Amino acid sequence: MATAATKRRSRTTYAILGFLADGPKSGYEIKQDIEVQANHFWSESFGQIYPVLKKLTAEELIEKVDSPDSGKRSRQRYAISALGLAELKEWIVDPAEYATIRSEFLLKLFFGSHVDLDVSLQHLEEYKSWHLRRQNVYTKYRQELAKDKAPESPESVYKMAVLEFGIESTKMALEWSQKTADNLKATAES
Amino acid sequence: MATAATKRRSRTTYAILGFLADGPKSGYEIKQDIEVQANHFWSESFGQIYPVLKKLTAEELIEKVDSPDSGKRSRQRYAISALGLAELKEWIVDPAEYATIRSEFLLKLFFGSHVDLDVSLQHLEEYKSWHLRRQNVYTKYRQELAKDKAPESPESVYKMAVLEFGIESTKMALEWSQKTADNLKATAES
DNA sequence: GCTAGCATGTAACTGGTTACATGATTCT
DNA sequence: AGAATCATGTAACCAGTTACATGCTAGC
Repeated sequence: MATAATKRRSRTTYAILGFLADGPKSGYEIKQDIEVQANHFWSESFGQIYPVLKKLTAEELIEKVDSPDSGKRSRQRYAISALGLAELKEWIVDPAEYATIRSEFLLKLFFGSHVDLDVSLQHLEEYKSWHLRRQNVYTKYRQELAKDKAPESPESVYKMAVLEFGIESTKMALEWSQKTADNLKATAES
Repeated sequence: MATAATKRRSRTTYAILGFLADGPKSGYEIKQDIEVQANHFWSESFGQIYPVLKKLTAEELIEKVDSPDSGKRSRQRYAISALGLAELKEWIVDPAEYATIRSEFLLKLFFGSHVDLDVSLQHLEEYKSWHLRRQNVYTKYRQELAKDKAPESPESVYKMAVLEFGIESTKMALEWSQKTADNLKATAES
């Protein structure tokens, strides 16, 4: 098993490999990292993480490390292997697939003519507060990225770029929500 | 079966009911409508549409209409029933669920430090052209919405609002892509 | 000693996609 | 006649979520 196998793996696999490339982690820590750093564009459930961790260990893309973590809770950390890193890189290079998003919120708004105006306005309000909450998370994480580590480290630059995407998204979403709510109200009055 | 049953149905169900609320359609036509009108926030596959259509007929939320469609290809149209409309409305009123998006593109960019700068620039290029293609679709559909029907009809207003979201999204995405590409290049040079 | 949270794991389910099979109709 | 595309349908598969089960550790 010298060269990296090229069969397609689940995206969970690559997400895990990617986060392990930052350093050894347990399944639990991977989940936390994803929630903090990647909340706006990725998610994983434990039911997915643990089995994949097991499988990747068997295939030697990652390996258990005995944490000199004396006294801590029982947890098992994994480190990415050279083979794993090679597969991760291969995957990153591959063109990304653009899965169509399914936004329940937009679907409901789309069908808004069948219900009272208030319903759609309410949906828009919830949507706005959802994005406002996210804005807070972003600003917090941005500060961390800016000072905690070397701000010009190669990883930080990429992570910052993706974070920037989240920030711009919320900004756009908030502006659009406001505009749309105003529009709907105006149309109803006439 | 007088009152609308309240058990949760798949989102495909409601998407179908919603599009049928615009008028009787076949499974094939529903798919087309979704692709034209809802491309940026929804999608359905035939493998999902036809079985649901069957199930909804059995439950009397929709009913077969014998199309006076003489000479046309063999196709079966369905119309939404009063019961179906009631369930649709119930669902629209319910708070929307915000499923976390999973963007393979953003994940790859996030891990960009592990590969050559060119790889990420290439991903950004593809991302840009993907959004440019969408922009064309949007402008076309916008014109249709504006002239084809009464532009101030209640449905058009909601559909326009959602389309506007798509337009703003692509705009934001294109600006961010450009900025990010420039940033990455600048950081690499220093 | 008890509770809350840390941590791992598995089994069952489900929503949805892909691939396949089939036939009708229209156009050339 | 043959190709393209319209149109419906099903079976197999799969990725991912939910719910459940378990046990450890830290703090009260």
